Amino acid sequence: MSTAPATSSRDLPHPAGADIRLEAVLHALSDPMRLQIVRELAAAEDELTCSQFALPVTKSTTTHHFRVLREAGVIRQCYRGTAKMNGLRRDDLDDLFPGLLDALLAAADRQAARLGG
Amino acid sequence: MSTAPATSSRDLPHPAGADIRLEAVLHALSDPMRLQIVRELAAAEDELTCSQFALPVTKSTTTHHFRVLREAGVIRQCYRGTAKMNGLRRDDLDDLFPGLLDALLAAADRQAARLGG
DNA sequence: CGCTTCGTACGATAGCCATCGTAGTACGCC
DNA sequence: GGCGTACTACGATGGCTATCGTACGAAGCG
Repeated sequence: MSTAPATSSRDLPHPAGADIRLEAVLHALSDPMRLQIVRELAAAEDELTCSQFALPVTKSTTTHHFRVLREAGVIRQCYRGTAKMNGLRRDDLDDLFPGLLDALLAAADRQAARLGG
Repeated sequence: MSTAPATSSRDLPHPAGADIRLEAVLHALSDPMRLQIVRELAAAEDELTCSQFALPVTKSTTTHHFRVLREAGVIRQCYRGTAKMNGLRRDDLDDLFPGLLDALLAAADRQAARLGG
């Protein structure tokens, strides 16, 4: 009876592209944990489940960080079975702020190379 | 007797270029008030005194925001008489994170154009 | 149906932070 | 020296937030 798609029934609130605020994006990325998540997502070129990230925090905290990223408009989330898939909102971000995401990722890579070896 | 330069005697602590952290920069810019300060500084192409900014907060709070920006390595401050001059650390930031500052400023301009006019 | 896996919700806690007001310091000028 | 200007320091306060633990819900699998 329902018209729900086959992938899932639970749906998650995302801000519309026009509602994404630069300050919120910057705040989301100003946390080391979340910056790391975004870097891994960008490197993956594909969607990843929450549990594929080996973060040094509990699952509760991980959920919190993913929600902050989603509500800031940085990532898109959807359920697929028991797993929750995460993907960068590259298209929306590039549309709103051309070049910003690439510059941020490049800066993060550069800093990681400089500090991490 | 002293070897102090003519401009001032009070000196302010700035992080060295190598100590500037991306997360701190993003955190500094994630506050609307501070983002506004940086935008005005970038537009000015010159140093500005603290009192040239018409921010809707008290002077105490203004001082606080300028300090956060300075300690994050975003701006450089020095005294000139009673005035405190503020300038973007464009060279250091471009050296550490090429293209990042321009992308951030462009994103802020774009959002201002989209929302404010 | 039970079991497991994955993730959420909720409450608690501790720390940070934006803001203010007041009192004070440094400098230039008369 | 005395005055005004520009900014600071300090304490207070209310709000946000990163973190945790425990209890719960949803989907798949036997």
